[in-house]
Amino acid sequence: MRMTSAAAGESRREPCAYCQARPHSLCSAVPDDALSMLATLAVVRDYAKGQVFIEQGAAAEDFFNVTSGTVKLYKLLPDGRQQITGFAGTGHFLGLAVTDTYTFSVQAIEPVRACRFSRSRLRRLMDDCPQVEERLLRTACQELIAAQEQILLLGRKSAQERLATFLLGWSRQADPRAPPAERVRLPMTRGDIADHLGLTIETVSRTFSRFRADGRIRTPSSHEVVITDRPYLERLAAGAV
Amino acid sequence: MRMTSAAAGESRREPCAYCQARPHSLCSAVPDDALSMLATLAVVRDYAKGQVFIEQGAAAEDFFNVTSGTVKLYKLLPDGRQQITGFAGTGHFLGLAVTDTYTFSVQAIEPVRACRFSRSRLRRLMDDCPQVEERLLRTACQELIAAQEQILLLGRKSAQERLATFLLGWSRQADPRAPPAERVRLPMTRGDIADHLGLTIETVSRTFSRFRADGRIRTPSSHEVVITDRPYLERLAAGAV
DNA sequence: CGGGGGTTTGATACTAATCAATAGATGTGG
DNA sequence: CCACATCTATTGATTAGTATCAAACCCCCG
Repeated sequence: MRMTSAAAGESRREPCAYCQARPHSLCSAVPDDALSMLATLAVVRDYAKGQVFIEQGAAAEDFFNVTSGTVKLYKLLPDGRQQITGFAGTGHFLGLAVTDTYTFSVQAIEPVRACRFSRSRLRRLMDDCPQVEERLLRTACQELIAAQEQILLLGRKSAQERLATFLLGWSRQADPRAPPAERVRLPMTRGDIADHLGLTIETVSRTFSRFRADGRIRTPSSHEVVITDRPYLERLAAGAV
Repeated sequence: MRMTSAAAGESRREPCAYCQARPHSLCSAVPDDALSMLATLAVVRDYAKGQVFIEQGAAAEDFFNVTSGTVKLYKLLPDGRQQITGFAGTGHFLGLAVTDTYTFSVQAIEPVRACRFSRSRLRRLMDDCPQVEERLLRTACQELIAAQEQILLLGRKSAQERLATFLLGWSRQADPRAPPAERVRLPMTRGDIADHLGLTIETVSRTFSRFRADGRIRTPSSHEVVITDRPYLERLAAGAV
């Protein structure tokens, strides 16, 4: 109890210094001696599961940095078809692909905490810390690489190859440098996976069942997957014959 | 005759000042008084139709700026499946989505001229002209938006919607600010279009024929399209019911 | 003028979508 | 804490859209 309130007290004074998301985020480009400034630029906000906090077409006033939880980024067609362009977790910056209006929507798929910056404040941060601009450029290039990988997946891979690629990617998600985890937590629904992989719920579900029956994975619960035949999934994901 | 050789002479001394691609390219971020430096950083090179000058997986030593002609950017799967992530014409910068190796290949689909920069020289240019870095960031964000649009297309649009989107996009290609052209030149083959839209040659060809039969387009030659029912194609491309 | 890549069209096959029903998980209020 | 309502997931039967296989045609280039 005392610890908790003490930590909360600390975090009110120097929240960014203790932020567990900082090492993974844009904010790591801000030098320690500028951290107090960083804290004054951002507003911490919580979003409930299901809440939409960026809406495609709205004026792009704010940028966000996810500090905990997971969101989905998606685009909609007028008749309701949805395409999820990606999921974003701790440390992920939201607002690169932005003109004067947002070109995508963002919804929390589990409880989310995020730091909100106004456009002008981010500009100020970039002016004061050139490292931030450089970091943003590197981030944008990485996202571009990921987007092109997704384009390959959607354009040329089969349903099985798509799901294998997705599961392996998610098993590296936690820490790209660490050895990939065999136990993967999937915070999203089958429907979200389908809308990410350009498939339907039924096809995703059937492909899970197929992998399970063939001994490639186990599914202790519908949101947990254990990879039991990684080499096979790797071959599938790579598109090897 | 005299004009031509005079221009060629000029361009040897101050090539960048007279480059017709500069207004559309990264190089417009370089101030006039630094242009002579720019010219010493770049090497102009010509590539024949069909020539591959960036190969996926190779060490990323160089960046390019296309000054004339058209290239395709693509990724390959081991069994030969190809996905074209985009086409690039005059003014387009190649090398954003790059780690230490190229993550895609680039092939000239018609005769191409391009300026080649080494990685270290681009770094020097960025250090000397902060505007260049800013410009690169904006370019990267634009490409990211385009990539996400392509993800939506591949994940959720029908063959007809894909081709309509492609034709309309290409009709705005020449000059995004000008009124879109009704007559569109397509330098790529049906196979290239198929590999860009996640379809087969046959489906692309059939969809062209369908549009033609329905009076949406005319095709004076297989590489020229005249849009005769833009509103219909707009509705299709937007995914309207 | 001949050859070969590129394009079109037709017949058939197959993957994934759609329609439908049941079962399981999650969350809420009594 | 349990019962119910709702959302999510699975499985089956059928269909639709696009891929594949095949053949003819066109046109561009040498």
